[in-house]
Amino acid sequence: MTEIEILAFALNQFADLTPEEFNMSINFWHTKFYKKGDYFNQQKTICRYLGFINEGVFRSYVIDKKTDEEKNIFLYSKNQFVVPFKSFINQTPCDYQTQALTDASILYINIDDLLLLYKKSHKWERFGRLMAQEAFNLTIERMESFVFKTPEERYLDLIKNHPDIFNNIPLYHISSYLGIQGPSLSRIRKRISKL
Amino acid sequence: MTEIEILAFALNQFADLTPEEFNMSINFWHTKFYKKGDYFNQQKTICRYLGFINEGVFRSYVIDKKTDEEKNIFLYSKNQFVVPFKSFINQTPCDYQTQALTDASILYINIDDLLLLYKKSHKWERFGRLMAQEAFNLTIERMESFVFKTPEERYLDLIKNHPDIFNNIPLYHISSYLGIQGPSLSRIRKRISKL
DNA sequence: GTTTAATTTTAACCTAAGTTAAAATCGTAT
DNA sequence: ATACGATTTTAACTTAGGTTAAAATTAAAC
Repeated sequence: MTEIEILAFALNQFADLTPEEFNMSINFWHTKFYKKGDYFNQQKTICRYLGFINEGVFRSYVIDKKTDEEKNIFLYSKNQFVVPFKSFINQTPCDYQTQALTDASILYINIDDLLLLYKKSHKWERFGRLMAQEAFNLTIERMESFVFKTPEERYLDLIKNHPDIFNNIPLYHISSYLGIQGPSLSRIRKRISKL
Repeated sequence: MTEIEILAFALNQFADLTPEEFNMSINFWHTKFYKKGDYFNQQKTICRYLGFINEGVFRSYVIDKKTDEEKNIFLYSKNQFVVPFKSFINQTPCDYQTQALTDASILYINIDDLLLLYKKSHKWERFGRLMAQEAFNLTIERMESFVFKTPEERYLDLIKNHPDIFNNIPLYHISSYLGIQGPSLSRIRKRISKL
């Protein structure tokens, strides 16, 4: 399958968009390549693009003023949207920076074109609602993982559910995403290896 | 102001609903009274009601299978919506139980009536989108509080931002909401009192 | 007002993460 | 192959929350 076919397939799964409905959008999608370290969006700007990852891993992070540490809020990988949801959905200035952690390629659509699709088609409007719901669901799942799970469990979940992420970025990005320090992750890994 | 006037005012603020637009909904809102301990929704059912709190405090909680402990996920108070957002927005069976922690009174609307309003009026459809965004914003704020803040900071934030909640429910519900055990909250309170 | 139940604090001990710096390992470029 | 930089682990010590049970306090019921 070509990249655009993969996207069409994914959107069909996600929002019940048929090939015809998807075709309405086909000229709006653009390809973009990222080198490791490149930015998808910068802090304090309003994010105007919705990305869909063909290949690679991205992170959204914030620099914690208290400690000067970078903290990873979300990780995104292949066949998923990449977008700082809060900024994109509310069209407010972004708290996060979103950066490629590997070389990457995405398809992206401009919010103006997306809004045009919402107007033209009921199914695309539905897509918009489902995307907001998806953002909500990802966020509440992550929130609940902090309430119910230990760092060790979050670590094991990540390996099980997102091997593509786990296998392609350094462990210090993982520990940040799990909400712990590097040495703590090392201890967890040691603990687990003894079982 | 009467309760319905307060609601009208709040919805005007929230979604730019004028009195005329609000009036479309006026026959759909019902009053309900809760005694402390009564349930707004039960687990495993799909939540079909959106509540707006006139008076009182509610919590959504889950029983953690690992420890048999109740864990509070969300707290809701006066002049806010009360609803297990995930279930209501996605119309999926609810993971949470939502319970009045004090005697309470709410106005509520049925989802069928709400969907009718969405169909009839663009502004009400906007209301629906904004409500989903509000759910998202509340959730991401809570998620970020776990990433960036210590339990002590979360405690101080709650006192500052939600005194109506803090002053009306027992501390063991607060500690659960903060993600810590009762004795830990006591230690935090002692630490703070010495400053 | 006294008793009872509910709530909060304390104590003692345990566990795991934070912190800092150094050592070990791994990758990559030359 | 070697040397450099990046990444991961280890060590030693500190801090703070978890756990359990008991004591103290507060609120409610009779």
